[in-house]
Amino acid sequence: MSDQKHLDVAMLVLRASTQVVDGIQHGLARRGFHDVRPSHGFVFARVRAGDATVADVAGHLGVTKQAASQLVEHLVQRGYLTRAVDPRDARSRLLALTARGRACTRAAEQAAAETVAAWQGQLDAAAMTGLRAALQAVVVPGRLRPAW
Amino acid sequence: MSDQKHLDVAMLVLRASTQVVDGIQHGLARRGFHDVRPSHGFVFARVRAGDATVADVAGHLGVTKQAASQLVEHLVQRGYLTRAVDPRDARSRLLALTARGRACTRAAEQAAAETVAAWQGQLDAAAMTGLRAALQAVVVPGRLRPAW
DNA sequence: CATGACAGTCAAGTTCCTTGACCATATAGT
DNA sequence: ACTATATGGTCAAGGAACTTGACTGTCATG
Repeated sequence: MSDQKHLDVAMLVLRASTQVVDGIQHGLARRGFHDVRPSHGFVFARVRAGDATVADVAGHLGVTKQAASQLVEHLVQRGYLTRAVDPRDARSRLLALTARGRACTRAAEQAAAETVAAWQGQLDAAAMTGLRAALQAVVVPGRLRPAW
Repeated sequence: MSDQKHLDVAMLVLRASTQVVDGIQHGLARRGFHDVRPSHGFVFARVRAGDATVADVAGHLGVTKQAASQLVEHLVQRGYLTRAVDPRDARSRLLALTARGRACTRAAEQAAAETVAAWQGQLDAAAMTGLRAALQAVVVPGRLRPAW
């Protein structure tokens, strides 16, 4: 395939991600969550996976642990997260979602799903399945948040 | 398709865009361009399209014209862009790429194409074509840069 | 039990973007 | 032609999010 077409794909991926991010933010705002940013969503994603610490979150987002600590503090203060002592390590604090945190996570997931569901109008079922499979094949595990 | 699969697609798009952005940044650095950020790339994209002003750039990026002005100033000072008088409007300044600006644009495009080209190892030609077609179908014109 | 590694926080500084004010020029209304 | 309003751009100040550096407390290794 030509460089030009590869470049097209790159730009399309960027535009698509803009739509996803904006769709999530708009959906969250519509559901009453006005005090969370996309970075916080990535914190939620890690915390929901279980056994999360500030250092885990930092690695997951690709930021310093100080920055991660600030994001967590923001979410704790607003009632989305709790910090509990780690029975196995007194230095560490285990992060967990509160009821509100779970509600926000669900809302973000619904908003994300809605955004993609809207694409079904332009895409038949086979194409949507193909899109998912293609992305799954090329995406590698790693930092979730780009450095821009 | 289920909400879960839609959510998968949303997250995959985000991860793919991270790979694209990181790939471009890394490719630019490898080619000796250390003083441009992704936002500047979006400025280049608008300027290359022709007849660009600071206000155009601001609309294109979804930021204030003050922020756009600062990005442009950054690129002018480093020799990537020139500001010329607009023969049709004395208030306005027309932005244009210098030779270095064109070189940087080409480098960014090559880096983006390379990143996507690497995906060919995990994707056959039909799947790559399908990916491009699917993205093209769902992407709508609009702001290029997400608000995160 | 001493030394080094690690979890987390505090403090200060930087960067990027915002709001608000302003000037110069263009456009529309009368 | 003259005033009013809108627009292009910049300057200045403030804020939000991140960084680096220093520090405390705890774990792990010899």
